[in-house]
Amino acid sequence: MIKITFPDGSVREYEAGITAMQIAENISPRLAQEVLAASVNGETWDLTRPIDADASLTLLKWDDTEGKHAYWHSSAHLMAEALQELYPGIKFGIGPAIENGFYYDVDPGEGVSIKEGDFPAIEKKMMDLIARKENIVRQSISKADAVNAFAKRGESYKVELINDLADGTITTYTQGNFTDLCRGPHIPNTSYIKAVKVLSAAGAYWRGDEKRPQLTRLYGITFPKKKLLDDYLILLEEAKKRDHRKIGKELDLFAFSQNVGAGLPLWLPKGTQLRLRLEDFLKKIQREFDYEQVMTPHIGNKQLYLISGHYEKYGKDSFQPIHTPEEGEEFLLKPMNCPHHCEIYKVAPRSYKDLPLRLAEFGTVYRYEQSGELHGLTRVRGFTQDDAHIFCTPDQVKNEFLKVMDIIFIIFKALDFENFEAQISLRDPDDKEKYIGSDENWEKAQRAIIEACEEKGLKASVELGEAAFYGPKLDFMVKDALGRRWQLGTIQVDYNLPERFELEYTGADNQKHRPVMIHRAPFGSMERFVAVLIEHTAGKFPLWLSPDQVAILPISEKFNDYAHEAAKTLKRLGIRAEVDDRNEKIGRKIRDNELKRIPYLLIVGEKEVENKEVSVRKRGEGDKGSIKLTTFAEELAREIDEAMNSNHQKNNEL
RNA sequence: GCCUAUGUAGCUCAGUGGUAGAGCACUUCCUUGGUAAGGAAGAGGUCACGGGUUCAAAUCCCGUCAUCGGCUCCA
Repeated sequence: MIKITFPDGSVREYEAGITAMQIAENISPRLAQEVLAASVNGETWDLTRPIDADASLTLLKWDDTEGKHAYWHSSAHLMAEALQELYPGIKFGIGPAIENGFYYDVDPGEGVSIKEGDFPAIEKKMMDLIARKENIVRQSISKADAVNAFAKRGESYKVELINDLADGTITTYTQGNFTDLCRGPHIPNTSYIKAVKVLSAAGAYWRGDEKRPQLTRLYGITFPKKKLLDDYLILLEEAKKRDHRKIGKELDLFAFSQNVGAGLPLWLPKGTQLRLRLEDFLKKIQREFDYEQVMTPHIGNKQLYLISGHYEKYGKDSFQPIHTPEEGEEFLLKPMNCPHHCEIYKVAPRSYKDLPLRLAEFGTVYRYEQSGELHGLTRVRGFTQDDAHIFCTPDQVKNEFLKVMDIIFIIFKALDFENFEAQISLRDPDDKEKYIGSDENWEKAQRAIIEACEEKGLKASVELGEAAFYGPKLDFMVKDALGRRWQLGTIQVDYNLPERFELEYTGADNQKHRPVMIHRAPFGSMERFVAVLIEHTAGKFPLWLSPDQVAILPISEKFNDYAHEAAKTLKRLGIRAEVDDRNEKIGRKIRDNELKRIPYLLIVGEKEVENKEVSVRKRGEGDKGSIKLTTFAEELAREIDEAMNSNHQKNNEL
């Protein structure tokens, strides 16, 4: 007999060799129906794998991330099984579960391609296979046998994977005629899968290496209920409506022109208002944190970038040097602001009493990103960083770090921007040669970052080997409407540039010392930040376009809630606002064509301020029946100030 | 840069070799307390760009550019 401990602490005894599935059946038939995988001593297992010793057990269902992952991982195998039947000779790469669904990298063979038009056939085949109710069977296999078996099938990618694995750890999973190299875990039977959708096809390099062959990556998702799939597809559609590119166009915030060039955004009047509003907000905060604003040119002599080392990094892959009538004279569009700021530091001899010196600039930089990388405002070739460089002594690094974090928190809070992730990037301890700077300074800086996060109660993931060669960093990541992660704020410690520019300060000991430099950009870039801000606030947060214009952004099924909320806000300001009742008739399901006709809830213009009456419109230019809402914008400014102040107080308490 | 897809009116899109279209938006006029309204007329397109095939190309072929979804890269 073995003892099984459940999450609630209760312990039951079972025969050795019992499976998690049998335990679930023993508890209740309904549980047995819902359970997908099991966590045994913290490791995710197949339900059908025998448990031979005492263990703690958690039964994983759809609502558990691990349960979903097993489900989707099996779904990836199911898709592979379908592909194997539809495309004889197809070779498989890897096929993992991901945050939303799964993908499989495949090589369909010379001259064969799998396209969007082929998806319905794949989906149908998957459904046919599901109907066979095949068990998914785990098997341990020796390395030699595995290599043999997969080589015989011509699965060159799998053979390569196997060769990287240790003998004795190799398992395969089989359902029907399909056997895959796989660590698992999997659900017991393909019949658990009820609804399937192949979402998209894309090229993906084998093992992420652009020098290796490109496979076809097929993305898909599956659900245990048809309704869940429908809901998910609706969710995707809704998310697309919040796309900043769509909203930017609809609200005339920004535009692109082929004549100006790809990836070079044009900020339209309303978009500029929004951006300036954000810049002013940050400038105000920075004044309070003793930053000094500076301005530097958009170009710099090539020599500057030879010193900084950026020419080596960006030189031939970016915008090429600008030549002048003077022979041999070359200038570069600046790919970053740091070298200019280093030159500002060098303008005068510095004392330890001058530090920390905080130089801030909304600096526009230009980088020639690969054409396929451009993406709305989130990835462009000319963008403005809300940049600043803090020059300080090694001992001041931690405190400065804390202060920068304060600024980032103030901003995120003021903008109702709470679902961010933080990542600490440290150097690879096994490969210290790669990095510049003394061991002592690295240790000090890395410790400073970690401690700063702890002090602020910030949960951050720690990534070894992700640091820049010149120093460790802390990045803030936010997801867009479709769940793609974008890096926004960043704080980076740098030992390299002070070295290269031979920056110095005179210490209390009357000796020359090298300062440490901290790069930081709370927004990251104005372009990316505005993009993500739009997607986050669409439909729930008023976006101030100008002092006298407010738009509440595109509406989803929550149309009514937003409308009523807007009305409430207006009422609070002493303005009568009414929500058009016909919205109620539209109800929860607004059809696509109806949504197209409701780009946004209301825009208020300048007239009829006096009678302070507004009817909340679904659309319109606001030349009749609209009001001036200066007070509304002021209210927002006040809210931001309040957020700042309350945060300030908290910091002072610390 | 690579793989897939797309590019037609201000917007959303139809149009598979034979006279460039629809809805919304726009302009003028009319009607109307059934109002995210109805009617009449109008304006608006080198069908992304450049070659080619053809009697004839938005449509077929090649190239370029841009955009979408990914990969690599990155704020």
